[in-house]
Formats: sequence, structure tokens, C-alpha cells
Amino acid sequence: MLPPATFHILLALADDDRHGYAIIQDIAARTGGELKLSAGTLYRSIQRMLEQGLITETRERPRPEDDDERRRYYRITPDGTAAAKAEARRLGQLVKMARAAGFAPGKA
Amino acid sequence: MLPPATFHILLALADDDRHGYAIIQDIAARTGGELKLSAGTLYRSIQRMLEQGLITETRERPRPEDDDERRRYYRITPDGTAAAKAEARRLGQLVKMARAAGFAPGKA
DNA sequence: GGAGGATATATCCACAGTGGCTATAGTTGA
DNA sequence: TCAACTATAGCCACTGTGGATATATCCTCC
Repeated sequence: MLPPATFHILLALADDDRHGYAIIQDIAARTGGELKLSAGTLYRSIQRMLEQGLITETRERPRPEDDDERRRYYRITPDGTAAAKAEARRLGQLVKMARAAGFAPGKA
Repeated sequence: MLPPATFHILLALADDDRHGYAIIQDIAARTGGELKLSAGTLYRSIQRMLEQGLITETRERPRPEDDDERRRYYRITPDGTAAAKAEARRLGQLVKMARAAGFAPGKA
């Protein structure tokens, strides 16, 4: 059971390396503004995820004219991908149960 | 965003009234033993859900020969059903995002 | 060139939800 | 008889979270 914030961060890093602030914006965009991850949650989650090896900090930077020295970029690891897949599977089963209970429309 | 335990309890009460201990067993059975809700979490969740009006305690009892005086039976309310539907919708979108990210198989 | 707001990271505090332990007690079965 | 299971409930400690605060840079507009 991944913490919700961790799963969202992994989703945000699935397609591209991103820095912290960009992760917050990506999550807000994906959820149509429903979920605005607080900065406190984000940076503590990142620290935990680094320790657990779910993500790593990359040395690669965008071209200098597109960069901002303050940024720190993160990349998902194989362990991070595995954890995200396991969580996705768990959530899928939960949705299946919700359908069976009549809480969600049939998958038609 | 419903607490995970709350959503599982609503799922357990979707089809039938149940008492606390039976809810724990139902959740364990549904998840194939993956999730064993602790007694502490269950009874505190029930109290919160009663206060929020997501469930009510029923006066109806099974036939005396099938009953156990110690039990307290609970039933989902319309508010509880609405909350469960909203949560199911949120989880469905999360699974959709996971598919788009390649963390879950296409819904085929 | 100065102000204000957005960008960017990080730490702190308080609160909610959870697991596991303990308590209490009735029930079942070896 | 004794143990395990059923059943509810309170307690303590831990984790994850939001929101506030701090610090600093970047960008735009006047």
C-alpha cells in the first residue's frame, strides 16, 4: 500500500524526469485541479522515496537557457516502476469491487 | 478522499447489514487475505462514520438462534452510498492514469 | 530599478488515520 | 478444563498529510 502522494509522484515521473515544483503542477493538471499536493508533503515524500530507492536524482540538466539552477530533477527507478505497478493492480481490484457493489458503472 | 478503511467498510455493507467483526472478515475474504483490518481501526472508523451519517446502527436482528447478543449491526445510508460512489469515481480515474502511464494493462 | 508575484526547495507543527496491544467477556470445540 | 475464536472497545505510538513559515531566485510590469 503506497501512500497516495507517493503514487501520484510516480505517475508524474512515469513519462519524464521532473523537478519537485513541476511534479506538483503535473498532479494538479492530471486531476483537473482536484489534488494540489502541498509542498510539505511533496518534499518529504521525495526524501522518503529517495531513501527507498523508488526514484533517483539525475545529473542531467536541460539546456542552460531552459534551466533554473534551483531545480532538482528526479527519475523513476525500476523499483519505483514495480511499486507503481503493484499499486495500480491493487487499485484496479478495488475498482472492480466497487463495480460489483454497484458503486461504479459497469465497465462496458 | 475517503480514508481507505472507510471505503472498505462501505463496500462490506453494500449488499447486506453486517456487524463489526463480520466486516473485518468480509474485507479479508474480498481481498484474499491481503487486507486484515485491525480491530482498533474498524471500531474507530465505525464511530466516525456514524457521526458523519455514512452508516446507521440497525435495530433489526437475525432470528434468535442465529444471533449473538454482543453484535451491533450497521447499515449503509444514502449519504454513505453517495460517498462510496464519489470515491469509486476517483479511484477509477486513478486507474485510468495508471494505464496511460503504462503501470497497468490496457483495459482490453 | 523597484515591487510584486510566481518559481523553487526545505523545515516545522499539528492533526488524522492506522496498526498493534490490552481489556473484557461470551461462545465453541477438543 | 482449557484454548481458540467471536465480539466490542480503548490506548499508545507511528506515518502521512496540510498548512504555515523561511529563504532565495526568477520574471514581468510599471
